[in-house]
Amino acid sequence: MLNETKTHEITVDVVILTIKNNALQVLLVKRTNEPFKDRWAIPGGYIRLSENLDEAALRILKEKTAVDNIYLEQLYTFGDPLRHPNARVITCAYFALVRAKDIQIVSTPELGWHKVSNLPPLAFDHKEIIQYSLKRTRERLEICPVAYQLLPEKFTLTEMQKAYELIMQKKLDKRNFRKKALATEGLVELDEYTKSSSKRPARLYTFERIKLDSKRAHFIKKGEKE
Amino acid sequence: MLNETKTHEITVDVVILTIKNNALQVLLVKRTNEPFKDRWAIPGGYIRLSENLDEAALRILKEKTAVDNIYLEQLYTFGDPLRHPNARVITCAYFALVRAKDIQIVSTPELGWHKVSNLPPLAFDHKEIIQYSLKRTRERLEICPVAYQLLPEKFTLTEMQKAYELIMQKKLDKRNFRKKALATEGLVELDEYTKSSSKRPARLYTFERIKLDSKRAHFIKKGEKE
DNA sequence: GCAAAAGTGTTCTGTCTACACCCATGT
DNA sequence: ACATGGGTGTAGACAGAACACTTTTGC
Repeated sequence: MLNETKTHEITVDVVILTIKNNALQVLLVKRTNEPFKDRWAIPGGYIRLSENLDEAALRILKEKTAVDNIYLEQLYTFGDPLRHPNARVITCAYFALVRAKDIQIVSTPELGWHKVSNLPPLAFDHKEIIQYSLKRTRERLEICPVAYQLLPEKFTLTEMQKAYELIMQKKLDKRNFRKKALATEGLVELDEYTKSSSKRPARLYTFERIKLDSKRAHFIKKGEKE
Repeated sequence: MLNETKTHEITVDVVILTIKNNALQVLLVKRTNEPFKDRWAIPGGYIRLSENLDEAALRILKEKTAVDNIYLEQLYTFGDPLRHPNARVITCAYFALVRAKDIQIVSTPELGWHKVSNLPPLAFDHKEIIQYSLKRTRERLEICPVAYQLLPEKFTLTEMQKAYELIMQKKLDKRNFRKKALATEGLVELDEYTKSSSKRPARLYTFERIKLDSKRAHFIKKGEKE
């Protein structure tokens, strides 16, 4: 039985989500090796001996995006024996919410954003992993305003509502949304307005950086102390 | 860097919870080997090449309890480099809710139930894992009636309320609880009553076996279709 | 008849939903 | 002056919280 375990490998994969061009998008790399050579995949890598899993995920994220101050949460560990065609690789999947603007895509040739609503064929079980990250993001959004992680530093309520609608995959009522948004702890009304737009200026808001349970990247529900 | 990954090992550990003697209890094994020889630990083991993670968890559960038809859910993957003192072992933790009555404890010498409110010193990071499993169980209970997994086939509402109170760690209002319980989908009122008790007989209820998302052991919220 | 657990409704409060019009600006 | 997105409030439905007394049985 010990023998049986000898060939297990474990990796960390990171689903990196952003909002860009009015769509929810995920960062994919094109594989350069077999298996699934030339297919798109979510970024991943091995875990260094000195790292815990969060640190490995963060390193992988930074290798691709040079981004800082992001929402990163362990998603699920996928270990189907057949998920990798010719090895036994178990992957601990994470997901990250990043601001498109903050990002300079670091890496090189075959790295790009893809709309989650129109994914190319993916390597391994990466489609399933992405689908699950979307589900989890929706669950989080019902509890706490993670979406601010996808928005620029200063944003209008309409932009915030758009982000919610993209994630929740449904239209929201403007008045109800604004009422709830304004009641959100951490949302700060600024004395600034958009100008560039060619219509009535919109008030800008920002978010106080919210504390989150560093170990589990688990947001504190409104009113909860923990 | 490949070298760095050579010594990673991955295990599956299972937090097995039950209600017994009016307390929430967890099944622990006494370790027979170093490190942490003679300390209590949650049951765990390696993953066989033919198994996915759920199957490995189920096998470990059955090795200890010969139990069937349980609630089993992946909890979190713990991978701190220092969690194992002299190796790099990453563990994918599961938790299970079982009926104390259904269980014949299979294994042998050093295996036993321990109240979660009064745990002995534990090996590795197993205390943290148990704490997190309790938190997750509470979160689940807020969404769906997982507690029936801890109750006997037929139970009174008072027994059900006791189970909730043990998990949620707080007193609940009897009338509010019963109102909500009776509205729970899947709860079936029987035409049977307790007799043994030396007081007024209580009506018995049972639960239709609820469908659950087999892949993620994620309960369907009331009203949700999925 | 009394001790002990079973059983039962109403009021209040806060939250979610549905819904339509005026406002400020650029052109 | 008009087109465009920004901004605003109210009424009804529903869910959760607080709260106390009557009923049925064994002894």
